[in-house]
Amino acid sequence: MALRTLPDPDFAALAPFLRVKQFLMSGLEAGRWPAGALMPSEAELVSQFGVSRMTVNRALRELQLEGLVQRIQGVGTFAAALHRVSSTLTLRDLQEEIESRGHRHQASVHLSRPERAAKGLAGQLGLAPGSRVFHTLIVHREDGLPLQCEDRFVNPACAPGYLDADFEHITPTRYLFQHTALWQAQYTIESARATPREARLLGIDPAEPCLIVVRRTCTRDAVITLARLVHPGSRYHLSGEFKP
Amino acid sequence: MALRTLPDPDFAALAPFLRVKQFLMSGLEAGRWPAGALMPSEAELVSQFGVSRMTVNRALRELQLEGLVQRIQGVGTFAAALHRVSSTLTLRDLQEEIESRGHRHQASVHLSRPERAAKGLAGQLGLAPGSRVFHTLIVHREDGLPLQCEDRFVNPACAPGYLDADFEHITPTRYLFQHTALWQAQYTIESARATPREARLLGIDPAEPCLIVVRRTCTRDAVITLARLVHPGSRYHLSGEFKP
DNA sequence: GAGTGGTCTAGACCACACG
DNA sequence: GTGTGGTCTAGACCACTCA
Repeated sequence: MALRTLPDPDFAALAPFLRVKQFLMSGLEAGRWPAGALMPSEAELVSQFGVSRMTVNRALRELQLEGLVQRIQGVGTFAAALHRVSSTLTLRDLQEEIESRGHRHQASVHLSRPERAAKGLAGQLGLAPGSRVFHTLIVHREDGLPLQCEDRFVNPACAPGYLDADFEHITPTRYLFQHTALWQAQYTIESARATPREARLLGIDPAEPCLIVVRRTCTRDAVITLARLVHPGSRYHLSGEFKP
Repeated sequence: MALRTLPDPDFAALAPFLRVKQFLMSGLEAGRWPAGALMPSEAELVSQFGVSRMTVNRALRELQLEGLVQRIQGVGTFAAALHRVSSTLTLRDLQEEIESRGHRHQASVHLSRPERAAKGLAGQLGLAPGSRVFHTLIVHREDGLPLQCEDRFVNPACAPGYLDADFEHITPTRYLFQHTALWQAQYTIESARATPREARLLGIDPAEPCLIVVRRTCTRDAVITLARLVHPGSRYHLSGEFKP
């Protein structure tokens, strides 16, 4: 039987699986089960809360999916050893981000044409050297201040109409989301200098540190696009948060 | 009705909820349900797969948690509109990361002492100005090459024994994971120059672009620690991937 | 009222780990 | 063998939305 000394305002109103889940979460938060400690079994929680096993199972399964506990069949449930921390980093569409701040987004298109892919680029796009690719170079501004230089190659097979889009009013990111079946992407984030041309387009000193995101976006079978996004370090940073 | 209990490890003896889930995932991947489209109801899936409603419910609920579908009570289940893309960025413990590459991790402690917090720092830690805080400055090396300069302040109330740890053999990150009840954290990632002192400790040109992560880690009620992690841009980058 | 998802139950069979 | 988690069932009641 549970002690009644713990204050919990609308405890009774919550769904049973949520009551179990929150009981466990507060225990974890309070350090009642340090990392690696054995937590109550399903059977114990069943009798403690007077609910069915499916219900406590759901609570525990969700905690497991959220990374808060580790479950081992035949052994038990353990408080998660938070050795790796993963977080949700939002890489939003820049136009959306700027407009959500109530500022004005502008884009100037410095290049938009088909090209022949050199060997290295073709390899990264999964195409034969010399294949036709679409190339755009766009500078995005927030209230007039250059914020991102976007150098992008697109696989024509995935977005045949890409070059016809009006990139002063729709970002390539948004266009590709709407016209392709995005499946997954990889990216790297690094700090380096811009190329001289990028520095000129961004209006910065070539020595200024820049935050550079390189992103490769794929369908299940093919590479859609390869983008290099250069941001002046003094004007842009990424942020995020996580809960374990 | 087969009552045989012989396990057949090879074949499509997949759990029913996984069969339903994978059916839906491949349909989404193939574009069978474009973003926003109405997907089969639970009842339809029940009769189609010959499983109980709880089973298809679990499949759908997991897809919802993974952000692949949107469910509205009384209306139906819809293919998710992938408007914002969020990704899992792993910020691993540096020692673990280095060792997983098969390299040697070394740490040199350049500072480890209690201090009085100035006003700004105290504010960020949620303490009164002049409060005692722990301060460490540690350089981490991979096979001898400086990779990170870690400047960290710790709230003594959360980790009283912090300064007694041997930071040449356990990273502050790992120590704090083991000794505190981490609840959440915020971070920013930016590109900038190191301070002259950091540049000297890292053995780099002060003009070199650096990837700088500032992380604030909290329990539910208090700030545990504030860390500034400076990485030479030429030696370190972050990477990750996401699936929608 | 009909259809949808949200949730719970009481029991069941299984695979697994450990003593 | 005992205890653990992993999963499934067949039904049930509810809240919600929409016609």
